[in-house]
Amino acid sequence: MPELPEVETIRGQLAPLVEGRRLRRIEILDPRWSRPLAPEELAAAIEGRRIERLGRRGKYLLWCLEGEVFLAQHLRMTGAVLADPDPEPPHTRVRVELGPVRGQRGGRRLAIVDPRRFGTGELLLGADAQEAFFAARLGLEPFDALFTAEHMRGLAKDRTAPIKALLLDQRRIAGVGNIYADEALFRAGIHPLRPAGTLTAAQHARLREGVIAALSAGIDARGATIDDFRHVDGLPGSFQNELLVHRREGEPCGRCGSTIVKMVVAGRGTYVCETCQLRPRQRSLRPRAARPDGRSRRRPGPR
DNA sequence: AGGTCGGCCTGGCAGC
DNA sequence: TGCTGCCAGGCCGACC
Repeated sequence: MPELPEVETIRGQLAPLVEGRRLRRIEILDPRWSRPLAPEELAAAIEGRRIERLGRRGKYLLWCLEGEVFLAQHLRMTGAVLADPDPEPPHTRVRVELGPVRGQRGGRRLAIVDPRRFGTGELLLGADAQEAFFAARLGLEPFDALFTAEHMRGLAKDRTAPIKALLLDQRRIAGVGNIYADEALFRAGIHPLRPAGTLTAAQHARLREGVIAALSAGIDARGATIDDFRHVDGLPGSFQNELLVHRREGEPCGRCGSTIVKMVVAGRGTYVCETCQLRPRQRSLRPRAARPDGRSRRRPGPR
């Protein structure tokens, strides 16, 4: 399922293939994709425009067209963009024809494929509309310089929901999905059920580093192909081979050897090493009384 | 207002 | 073997 590293991989591969070309024709075969606009309405608004830049915001692929017209594409669970596919792949929802690069010959075709049909393309007219669209939906990118441990602490303050729910909330942190949330929490040694508001400053710092490390590793491996994610040329990513806990139920933890368990957190399948990521104690929101001897109560464990 | 849950959707697979 | 039914989950809207 495309998360930040997968979308960034697609963007990086697709940008040199499409930037500078004219969007000659777009054929939306599944009207759900362009909703609430009818396929013809969306096509009429973007056909004929030059693609100035292909960007990314969180898990959105952002097509920046001439005249300040934007298409915010979301791949959701099973979407992919394939360049010059032959033959046309199954589950093709949108066909795109691109014109030649200036001064050269030869167009290009794209196919947006999406077995589960959750993917969408939204038309945004003008830079203001584009900014408002993302401001309403996305928090800071983890690679943003402003995304500090202190910033995370502010997001988590007084919140009782599990820390994993916070990582998955795109309005607070943009781009982290189920895979990378599990990987980041494992790297930080924090249990996904831990109420977000109870993390210490040091744990926020570790979690920030864990998020960035997991996403960076994902980008370096050109994404994780678990079900349907494909590169622009149809090949899979390799990050699925480097996962430390996600989808590794029953396997030994690479750090301590304990068996990785699966549970449901925030409605998502969640993988945890409960030795490296200690389960939170009940009522941990309440500050604990100091022990008479003044010593820490922290149990010995990893890190 | 924060938190949780169901609906959207379909391929794949467990279980009978 | 073939059928049924459940599971996966990003996001949104409904509800408590």
